[in-house]
Amino acid sequence: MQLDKVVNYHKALADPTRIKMLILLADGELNGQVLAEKLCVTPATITHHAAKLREASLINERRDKNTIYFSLNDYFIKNNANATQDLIYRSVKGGIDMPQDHHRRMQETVIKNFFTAEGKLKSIPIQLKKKLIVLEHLVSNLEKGRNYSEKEINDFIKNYHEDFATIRREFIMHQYMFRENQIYELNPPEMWARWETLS
Amino acid sequence: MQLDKVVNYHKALADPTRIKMLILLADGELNGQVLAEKLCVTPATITHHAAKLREASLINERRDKNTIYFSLNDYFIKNNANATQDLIYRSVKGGIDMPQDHHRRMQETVIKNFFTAEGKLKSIPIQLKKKLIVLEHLVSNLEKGRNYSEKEINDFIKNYHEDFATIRREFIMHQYMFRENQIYELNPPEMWARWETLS
DNA sequence: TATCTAATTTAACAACTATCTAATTTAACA
DNA sequence: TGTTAAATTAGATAGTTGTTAAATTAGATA
Repeated sequence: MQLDKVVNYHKALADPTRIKMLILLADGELNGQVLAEKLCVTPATITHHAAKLREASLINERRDKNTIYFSLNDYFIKNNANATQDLIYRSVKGGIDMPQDHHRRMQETVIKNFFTAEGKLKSIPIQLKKKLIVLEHLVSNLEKGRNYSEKEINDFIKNYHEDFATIRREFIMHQYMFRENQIYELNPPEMWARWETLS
Repeated sequence: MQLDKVVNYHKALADPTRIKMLILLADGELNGQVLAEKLCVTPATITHHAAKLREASLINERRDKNTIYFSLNDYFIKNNANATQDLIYRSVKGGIDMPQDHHRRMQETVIKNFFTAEGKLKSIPIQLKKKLIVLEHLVSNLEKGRNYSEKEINDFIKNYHEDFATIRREFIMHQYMFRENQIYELNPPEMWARWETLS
């Protein structure tokens, strides 16, 4: 049932501390201690809230040494808001199928099929449409405006799939990122390849 | 602080029973008893949840004889979702002012200034832009596709302002509604007058 | 390998929430 | 006025949530 997902999304956002965490993370990744200090709570509280945000897929975590860095999962934050509207108004629209809705449903299906419950990428889709959805899903977890070294990009991709070389190449090929003397950076979404504009 | 408003909005939606209430209400207004039966809870529970939804401005209530009919407040359901995104990403956007954002902020200001905390309309704006925002805010609480008698329209408007005759005329004049032998009905939003398209 | 230190996680608890039953209120109508 | 049909309130309980103090983990260092 889709209802639980929507409820969990709202539960995750139904607390001022968690909203503040997201606001802070919108500026870039931060670890637990820093978050705790900025929000005037103990690190334990951050752990607690981070767990809730992670359950709702609103943040990602990256481990470096024994520090865990949190960052926003833009994709889910944006899409769950729409999911709420869809859920409430679905019956009213009476089966009329907006193009965006269709695309969103397609995205959901592809992501559900190609990612494990833990968020790992099972395999790289062959079909272009599906591949683009997967790639967009991945880059949505990168920060815009930030510079990444090649190693950082590889490590990031390895969180999802072992074949980082192929995926990194796809990032560039489909204009999700650009590379300038060893430094990688996200392109603005207008430049991304999207299947809507392809067919 | 805007934060509390956003948190309350999400608290209101962070419960399965309340979401189900909204889904049912999206099909049209219902009274407490009917909601209780459809959701397999007692009327007391409905009262409890209705209070939370009302506090978050997600539903409206209309009294007829001694039964109270609940209906969706489309306007707030849609706008609060956007408010969440704005709140989280505001700092990242770094002051860049999308046209939609500007309009949304304008709407917020006008509604805050012209409506009381209880949702009553203090006065009808003279300036066209503001008047249209107020009118749109009002009709957003009418159901699309439903036929209203003149008395129903008057009663509806009287919930907000005593001068129902003027406001009813404005509804027609600016194409929010149309009238056909005594029956009023909402026009599709594409037909509504909007200040963006006016200047 | 043993120890120190800086990070996260666990466990406990107080505060809050959803739901029910039972009692009360409100408003229409006979 | 008394009856009825709706909503609300009050009180109780089981379950959930936000916070912290204490415990635990995992690098770093000697």
